Amino acid sequence: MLYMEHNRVTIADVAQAAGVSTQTVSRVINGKSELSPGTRAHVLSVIERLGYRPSSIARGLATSRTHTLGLVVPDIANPFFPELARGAEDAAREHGYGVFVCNTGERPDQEAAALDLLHDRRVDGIIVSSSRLPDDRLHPLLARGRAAVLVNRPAPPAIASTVRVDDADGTRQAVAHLLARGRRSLALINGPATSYSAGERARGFAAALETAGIVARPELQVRCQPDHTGGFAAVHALLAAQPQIDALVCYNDLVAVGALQACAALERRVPDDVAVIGCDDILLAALVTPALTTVRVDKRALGAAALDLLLARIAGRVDHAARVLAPTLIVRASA
Amino acid sequence: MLYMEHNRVTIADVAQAAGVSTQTVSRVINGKSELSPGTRAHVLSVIERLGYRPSSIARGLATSRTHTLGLVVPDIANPFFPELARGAEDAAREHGYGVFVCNTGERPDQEAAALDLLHDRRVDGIIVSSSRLPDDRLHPLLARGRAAVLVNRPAPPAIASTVRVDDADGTRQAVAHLLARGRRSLALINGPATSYSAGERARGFAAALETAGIVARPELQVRCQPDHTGGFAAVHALLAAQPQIDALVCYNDLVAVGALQACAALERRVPDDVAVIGCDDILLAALVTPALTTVRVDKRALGAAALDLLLARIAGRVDHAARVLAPTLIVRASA
DNA sequence: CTGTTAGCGCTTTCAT
DNA sequence: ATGAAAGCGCTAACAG
Repeated sequence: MLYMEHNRVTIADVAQAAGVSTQTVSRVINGKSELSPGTRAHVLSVIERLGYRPSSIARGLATSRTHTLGLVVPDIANPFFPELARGAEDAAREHGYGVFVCNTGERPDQEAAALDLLHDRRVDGIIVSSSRLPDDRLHPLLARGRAAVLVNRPAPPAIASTVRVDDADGTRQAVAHLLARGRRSLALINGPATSYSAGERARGFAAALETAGIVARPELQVRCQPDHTGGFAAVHALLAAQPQIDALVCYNDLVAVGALQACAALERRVPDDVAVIGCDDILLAALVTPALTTVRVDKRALGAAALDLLLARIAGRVDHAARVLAPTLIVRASA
Repeated sequence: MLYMEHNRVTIADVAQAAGVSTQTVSRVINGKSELSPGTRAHVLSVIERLGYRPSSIARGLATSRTHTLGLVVPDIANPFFPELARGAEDAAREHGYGVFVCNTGERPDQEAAALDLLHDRRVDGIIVSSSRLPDDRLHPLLARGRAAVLVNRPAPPAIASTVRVDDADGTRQAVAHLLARGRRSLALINGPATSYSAGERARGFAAALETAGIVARPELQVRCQPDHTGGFAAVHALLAAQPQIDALVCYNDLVAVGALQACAALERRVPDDVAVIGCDDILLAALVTPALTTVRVDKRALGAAALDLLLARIAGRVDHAARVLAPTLIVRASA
């Protein structure tokens, strides 16, 4: 029969067919050295012939290592995260790891549920990006597991390693660029209050203004959902209330696109009347009109770095527990 | 101690602490009915107190059900797939399933490797979207597992259920729209030859032209990588060779964006000189300039439908083995 | 170099 | 309504 119902070939079947013990089979599939080349070759041929594939489940039970990781993101449909995921997944696969991807929909309870799901499956490690959970809920959930890495969020080394983009500096670069072009009434269209990055942006924004001797007015800082509808709504309302604004620094590129749409709706020209700067440099940023000036973040590198640190942690090395990637301002048409 | 090193609480610990057998504990976590309300409540309280969480790994070994699924996609960073993934993952989580996401990078060997990885982890079912593997390699790999669903690719019901978009019809709608607007020299910028959807597009394209009494010229059909760089290269070359072309039907929206860029580079105005139609209606489509006319596909619904069929298959129901979603032409500025 | 004996943490009979 | 024994497929720790 060409296709078998289920692959029920076990290590015992292989052992029997090869006339050796299960132990010997175990040794060849694990590449142990203490083996005669002859038996190794023979067992290998039997494995091949039977189409035997070791069960990770059984191995996991025996070794308490599942070679499986978890990646928790707010929304894989948000263009920032697929790149992150790709960077992490590619690196994971190179090392023989599979990765569970969980979406939280920006909801703290879903995030906790995702961490439970991953813990139940005994993943070897977890990457949590852009967590929306407060530390006192997040940390205990992570401490149950073997290893964790946080993306864009700090944590004590005992809990997790961290990878992040220097968002405060990115925002500083954006503000500096706008001020250099003569803009004077800058607004910050920021993300969720539960986002650490949002806090960093606010910090960098205030600091950059202060350096220039400008007082940051609180009414020029608003928060919104981190997508283009959120950006549209926030900017539409803000520009109506504060018509003097001549520049918008946005939480991410999607928000910036929403800002572009709001400007169009209000018949404000970009960049002549108001300049717009995004963040992340997703594909979209270069393709909208006007093309977005934005703070570029290497998302794949971020994912790969997270995976690096995670594997190091799993291996017991917690030395370089934090990594910070520098963002770069990409000047295009919108500012 | 607030944070334990590892959660090593087992069913035996709970049983001992509660003064019952592991069996009884097993019964309460599985919601079996043959239990006195008293012991159930008591065991539950002990579980709570100890922070016990059953190991899916151990359960998987015992039951050969892992409550885990696999999703194989060409590239999660391609905007079509995150939406699909979200649709599938949301539905999976509602049913208590976790999902492994694997990228193949459009490479057949990576796809096979992904299927191996999933099989090794004994997933209960697999969704493969846009497979690049020939049937004679794909089918045996799927037949090893308990259940499979293919997205945008047919399969015999014995191998997998299928969910797809009617791509031939989508292309037909696009062509009809262009012909109605007086376009006469239509080119098809198609995707990889290994893509089933690409075959359907070619079929729909030829059929629609034939219906209109136009002979399809083979030199007006080219293939490219399914992203904007592929679209740019293909269209740039094609328009140079065949300057009479007045309309481009593209494999997907990314290719269409590449086409837009190629037109700009060659100083051909869109839609005046050449009309461009995309496919999928990703976020980007509405936001580029000119906004893309495109064939909309409900990607989340596709993912959710795939998950539906997969769960049905896992449960042994193979009745409605195929589902076809109808695409809709969205007319915007580019055509 | 190779085989034997015990589990890993759960569920599944079968008893009681 | 509850417990005891056996086993899921594999590896670890010893033997030899």
